[in-house]
Amino acid sequence: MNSKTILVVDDEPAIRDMISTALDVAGYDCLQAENAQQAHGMIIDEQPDLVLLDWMMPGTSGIELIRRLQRDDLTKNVPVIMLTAKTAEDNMVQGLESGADDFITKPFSPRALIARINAVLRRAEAELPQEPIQVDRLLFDPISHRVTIDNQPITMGPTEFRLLSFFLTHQERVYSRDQILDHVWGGNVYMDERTVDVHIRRLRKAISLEGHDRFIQTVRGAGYRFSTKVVEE
Amino acid sequence: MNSKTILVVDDEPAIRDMISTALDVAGYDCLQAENAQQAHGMIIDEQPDLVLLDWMMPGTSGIELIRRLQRDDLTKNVPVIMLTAKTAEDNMVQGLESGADDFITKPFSPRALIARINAVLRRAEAELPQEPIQVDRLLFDPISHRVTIDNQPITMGPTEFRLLSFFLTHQERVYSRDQILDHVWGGNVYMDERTVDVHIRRLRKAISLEGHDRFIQTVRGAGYRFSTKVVEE
DNA sequence: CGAAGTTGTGACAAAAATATGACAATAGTG
DNA sequence: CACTATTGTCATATTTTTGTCACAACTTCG
Repeated sequence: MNSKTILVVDDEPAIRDMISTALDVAGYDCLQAENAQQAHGMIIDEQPDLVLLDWMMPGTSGIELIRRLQRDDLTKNVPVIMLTAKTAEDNMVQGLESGADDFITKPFSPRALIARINAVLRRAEAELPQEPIQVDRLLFDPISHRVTIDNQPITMGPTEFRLLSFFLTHQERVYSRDQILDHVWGGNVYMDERTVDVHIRRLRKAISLEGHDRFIQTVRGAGYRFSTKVVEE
Repeated sequence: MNSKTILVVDDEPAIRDMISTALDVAGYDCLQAENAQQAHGMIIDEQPDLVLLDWMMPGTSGIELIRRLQRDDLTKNVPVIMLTAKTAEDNMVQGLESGADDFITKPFSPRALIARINAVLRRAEAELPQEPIQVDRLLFDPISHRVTIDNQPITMGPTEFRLLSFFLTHQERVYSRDQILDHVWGGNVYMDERTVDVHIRRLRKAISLEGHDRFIQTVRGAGYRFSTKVVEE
């Protein structure tokens, strides 16, 4: 597995080193930049898979950099995690609105940091599968963006489509509503967990011909699971 | 609310006292050990919820103790926070790799320490084993959140699931109803001990195909034990 | 054996979790 | 801009889980 490259942008060398070490342990490659200017160049040159960005920096602030990244086509899809010392909510909101994929408040543990990074990268990867997926009589075709059962086309909303896509690529495993929100809704969401229930319901309805949907199973107290293994009543 | 117990391992009494005071203020119970040897014994006897471990100690070093804890089934799940005076990179790497859940560099403020402890405990609480566990014909898979016997899926409530998870990760040892309440119900519960009996009953019923459950043994006057060793009548 | 203490068992009502349908706000579309 | 599809939230039904109790079964010990 070729390792991901992560760019750390912070003006304090000590913090950069600390993070660098943690990333190293976790098997990530690490680049460093000490200001937004430098960072911008490195993102274009090196195309890192993720940017860790300190919120408070002298000169151009973190949020400013994010805005610039958003405008720039070359860098539009780089996920960004903000590091921030403040916990004030408006900062979070600002940060998230401006396009950061996640944020983590200092001080943080290396573990927590790595966990966030993993989560965000996983999210970024959760793109559509490249190949059609067939389970039972259900055919999911990401190319034509279509779902059929026995060649009968199924209609569903975009959210249900992403949800199904997620489930198909993550079968046999339980995900909490939180995790599902993370993966399917794209991370920086403040949303009621119960929304997931409703969309599960809609998806179930959509992909269940003749009554039953055997695929999406409810795991009480834990979440949902997509499974092709038949559960007998 | 019954409080968590934390074991402080450091060779300097002054530091132990300082930490002890901080823990006290924060509402944690505190145990102390001055070397790795002593610590190991206390972990087994007292089952602390977390270990604060000084990196540099005369004799067996902190990292050595962590390694030992990892190997030992009885202590495998105790979270560890390393205290270290050094910020040198290799220390951190070693510490993290060896299985410490976090580390904090001296000198630290009591407040920072407590914050870390809270974070790690919160993390530890939610955690299930990551690997499937098989005993005999019983398979416990935390990933799919499934329990099967001979590939036959077993249904049980969330509490039974947690209870089974606890037993599987703490086999061959007797736990009182109190301790079981603590571990499975999540600590600060005020509940009738006899409730445990009922859930034991439910779990037994669930995981016993064809009559017998040989796993969960009653130890009269003491509690229950999960054991794979067959006890003949 | 009988008394006193522990543990097993089934029942049950309260509580918690999930399913479902409806609706207003929003985003897309032509 | 009007029109439709989609979405998130809520209120309400339905289902499952859970803690407790009453009583049965069992142990221990005199």
